[in-house]
Amino acid sequence: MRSGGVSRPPAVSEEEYWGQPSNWQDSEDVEVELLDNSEDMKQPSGNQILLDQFISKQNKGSEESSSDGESCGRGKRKRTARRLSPSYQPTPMLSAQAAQKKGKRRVSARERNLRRLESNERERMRMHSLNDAFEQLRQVIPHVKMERKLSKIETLTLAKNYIMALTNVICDMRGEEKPYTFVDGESSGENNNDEDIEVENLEENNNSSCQRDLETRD
DNA sequence: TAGGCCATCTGGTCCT
DNA sequence: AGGACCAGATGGCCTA
Repeated sequence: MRSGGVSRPPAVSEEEYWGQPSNWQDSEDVEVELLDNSEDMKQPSGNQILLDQFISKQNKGSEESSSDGESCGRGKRKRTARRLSPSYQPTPMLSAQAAQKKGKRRVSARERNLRRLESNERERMRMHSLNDAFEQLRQVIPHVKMERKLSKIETLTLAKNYIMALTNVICDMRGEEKPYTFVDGESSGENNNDEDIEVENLEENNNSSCQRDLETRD
């Protein structure tokens, strides 16, 4: 049960995303009141209401141009209301920042939309670079050949093991005591769930693979 | 069909 | 002030 197929959905254009032409609210400036969240923390239900109000406000525009507000094809996701978990608690702002941001400020809806899209783009690029780094890490980790590529958690776990194995080798060469031990069925952590067990199995294969790799490089 | 993995969006916070 | 970073939410794809 692994390796979910992932294709990067194309970035959604402003018009597609908001279900309106990009200048749909050009003439309407929205007065945004920046709230001190520390007050809201005392009333989580009130926060939920604020959020719902914001979401429904945002959705108004797209609902008019589309009867189906829920699902859609991959890569063209429409904005849907986010359901918050019961445990959701907004993070309180630091008092200094809250004080600084307190008060009203006029921000055009167009400007907000634009900033959000730009922010999304930056976040996308950031995640892509992070994934590139993961890919580079995968390429330098010796592991049992598999049809599927290593998942992120596997990559990190195996990288950690590889570092530990290398450290052991270095210490061994110096005649020092090996700082790490690899015990069968138990890999340096308190892993208990199924996912971790699967990673452990991978690790077991990988540990011997690491050792062989290190020995041949000597 | 359930569960795992992932990309993306989003809003809050931190940092420069 | 604006960008980077982070974590939660959501939904799509894939496999057992």
